[in-house]
Amino acid sequence: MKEGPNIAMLGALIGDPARANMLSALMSGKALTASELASEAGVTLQTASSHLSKLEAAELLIRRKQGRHRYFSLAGDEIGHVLEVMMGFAAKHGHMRTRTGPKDPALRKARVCYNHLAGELGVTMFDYLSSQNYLSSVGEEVGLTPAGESFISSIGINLIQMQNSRRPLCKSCLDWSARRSHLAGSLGTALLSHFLEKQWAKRLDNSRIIEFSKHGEQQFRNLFPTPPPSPN
Amino acid sequence: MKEGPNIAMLGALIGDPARANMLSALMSGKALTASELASEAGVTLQTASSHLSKLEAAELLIRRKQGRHRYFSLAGDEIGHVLEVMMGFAAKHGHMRTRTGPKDPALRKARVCYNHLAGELGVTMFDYLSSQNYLSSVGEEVGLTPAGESFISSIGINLIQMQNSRRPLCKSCLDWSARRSHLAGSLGTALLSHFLEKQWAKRLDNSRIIEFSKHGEQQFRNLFPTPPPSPN
DNA sequence: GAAATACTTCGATTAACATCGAAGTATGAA
DNA sequence: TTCATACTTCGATGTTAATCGAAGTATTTC
Repeated sequence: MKEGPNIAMLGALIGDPARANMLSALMSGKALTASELASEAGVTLQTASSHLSKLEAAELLIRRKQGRHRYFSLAGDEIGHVLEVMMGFAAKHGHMRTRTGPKDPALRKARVCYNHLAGELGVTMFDYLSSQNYLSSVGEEVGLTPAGESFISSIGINLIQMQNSRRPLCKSCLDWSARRSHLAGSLGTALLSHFLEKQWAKRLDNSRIIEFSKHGEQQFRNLFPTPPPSPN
Repeated sequence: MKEGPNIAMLGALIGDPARANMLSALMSGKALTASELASEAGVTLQTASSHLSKLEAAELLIRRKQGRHRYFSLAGDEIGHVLEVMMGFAAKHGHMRTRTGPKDPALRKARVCYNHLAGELGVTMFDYLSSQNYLSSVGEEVGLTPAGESFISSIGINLIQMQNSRRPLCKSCLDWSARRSHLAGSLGTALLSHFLEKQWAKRLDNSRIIEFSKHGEQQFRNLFPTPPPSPN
């Protein structure tokens, strides 16, 4: 009946605990092997393989072959976004005993949303860039203004090679903790990589938390001050 | 293992075809009875009842008793948002043969997103309001500026009673067709009701499509012109 | 070439749950 | 009171699919 809401299939795919664990693990942005995902999900390799095939068939995941390993990663930002929204809902909503762990405040502060920075610090950065008119986020798809381009370049990020990529440079991504935007797209990814390279922050293992060092956070807040000074 | 991603339960809840159909039907924003939802999903009343209990227990739905009827509706904007994002993904993604019907362009143009206006026209409205500085959408949660308040009042919408409600007045909601924002919250709801009351548009049955009449669309575009004139 | 690693495919088992008939409750109508 | 409508609860059935052991393929190491 009706031209079926395939939302059901999508839900069913995400709805299995093993698959949900795998997808969550991949939200870190890293590519993981089948074995790693199996242990992450707490199932045997055979079972994992079966799940991964389904996820790949549905184009939620992509599989890269490298030597005798298969590396899996999310098929794109869109699924990352779907998962982020669902996680946000499930978490916010006491829902089904989400038993918010001790690490939760850290998660709200800074986390990886697929492959870019989300959480309070992500929002802070986005706000600052907007307030300085580095982003043309008014209605239209988010873009970098000329002033924004030189700002980004001054940080030491190479824009030129990114602009040649097929991936959109900037995208906004709605945060669940507060209903505010943070920066996704290839620029968002590049900025996160930049912070990690500069050792301002590091990824906690098996978690989406980004832990800023004391020094790193200071540098970060220095670069993206809040409250922002009036632009001039 | 791990403090379980309850995203799995959420996915499983949405992942059953019958439940997905019911939830989709409720995206129209209307409250529906158990019988209506049963026929919508193509199952018997008993089966529907079982599903509805589960959805209520998970707090995705609320149940209102009225005479011998039970009216069900989505428990809030958040689930609406989750569903919208998932539908967007499933649809955009050729995914599992979503066989985009002939009505699809209409859906992209104007549809109801739980209870407010989404699609191209929704984005147009949001853009116009932003460009006129009626919305203070910079970073912070979206709010109405004083100029915005008088604009809304001039349309003939009573703001005062809305401001007393516990529901947020304005919220932005990310659109899936284009990655752009449209207006949710109680103001978003009120605006949609306003258009329907004025007969500028009507809801198509069993669909999320909002069909604007020729006259109605003209009025709408008159009120929210695009491209927007420079604000002065 | 042999053995180990990394993974996939096959097949059988099992558990979960969607489904509906039948019977029960509550509300409204005659 | 009686009947009808709207729905819920219970119980039985059947289907689906998650799981893992066993065996197979591919790749690297020795």
